[in-house]
Amino acid sequence: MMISTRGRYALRVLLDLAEHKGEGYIPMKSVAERQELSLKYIERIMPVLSKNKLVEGVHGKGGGYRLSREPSEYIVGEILRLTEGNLAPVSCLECGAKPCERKGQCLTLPMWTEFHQMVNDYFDKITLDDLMNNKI
Amino acid sequence: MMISTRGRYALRVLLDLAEHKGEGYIPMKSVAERQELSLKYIERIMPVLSKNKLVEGVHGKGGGYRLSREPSEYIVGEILRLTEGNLAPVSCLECGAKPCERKGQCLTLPMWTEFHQMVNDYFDKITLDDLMNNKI
DNA sequence: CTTTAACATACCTTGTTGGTAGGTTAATAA
DNA sequence: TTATTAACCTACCAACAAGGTATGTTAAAG
Repeated sequence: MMISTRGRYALRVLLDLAEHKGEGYIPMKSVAERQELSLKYIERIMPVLSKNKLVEGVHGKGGGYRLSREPSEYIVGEILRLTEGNLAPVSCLECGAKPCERKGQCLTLPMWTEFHQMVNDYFDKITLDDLMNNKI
Repeated sequence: MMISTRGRYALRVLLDLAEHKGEGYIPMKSVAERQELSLKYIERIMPVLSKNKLVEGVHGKGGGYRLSREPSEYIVGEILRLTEGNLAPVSCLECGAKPCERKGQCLTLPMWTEFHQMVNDYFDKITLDDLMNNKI
């Protein structure tokens, strides 16, 4: 019942980029120092954000990453689903999962389904901008 | 972001016991067969429920487990916290955790805190009786 | 005194998490 | 053109948790 460091670190990096918006490309080295995270670990998390167009990265001197949208256009749920893979509380609710044998007789499935919905709804109502401005 | 089998199996065993309420002590062998779970694995989960007075177990022939209260008096949140250990989404919210260094400057902590509260509230409003009678 | 079933302990396999190491590619600046 | 910087890629690894199995011991009934 935990959110792993992948999702949490991704959020913190994106928040850091949001706070340095307008300063061009930000090297991960400086983010790692400010956030006290391992540079190498950040480097393993960023490609998925880049491939999904959440950030734009450029190589070489003067390079780094920058946000590709406004902070208010980043949904926390989207970021977590990308980095965590999924927010399903039980495996039978994961996208693409084969239906459970006991689906018909399972007394707990409706609860997990409603819970899953609630979790997604919660994180889908929060944006990076909300977090930055303590709106939560 | 998953509820492990420990918590889910515990719920299913308790629901099975609830369905056989009034039939005395129910051997785990029969529960394992009905629920298609490993008997040995169930046997490793039950002692924690027994020690916390959720069930009463008696040894030997004619023994087994039975509920110690009415199904409507079992809170799902209580069962999950017992078997999962904790429902905290991030380690800094676990009970007994040392306060995080970055607590003051952490932009995401308020979100995790509110989320944690929401999760507990959700499961604390559901009882075994609700699950049995599809009230959810 | 045998059977049954809870309870205890030890072990094991598999997968995930949270990294590190080392190198390659691309861009800029000197 | 070459050195530097920084993204990006691949492989590896240690620690831990999940999800069991195996092998008992203890307690109660018959």
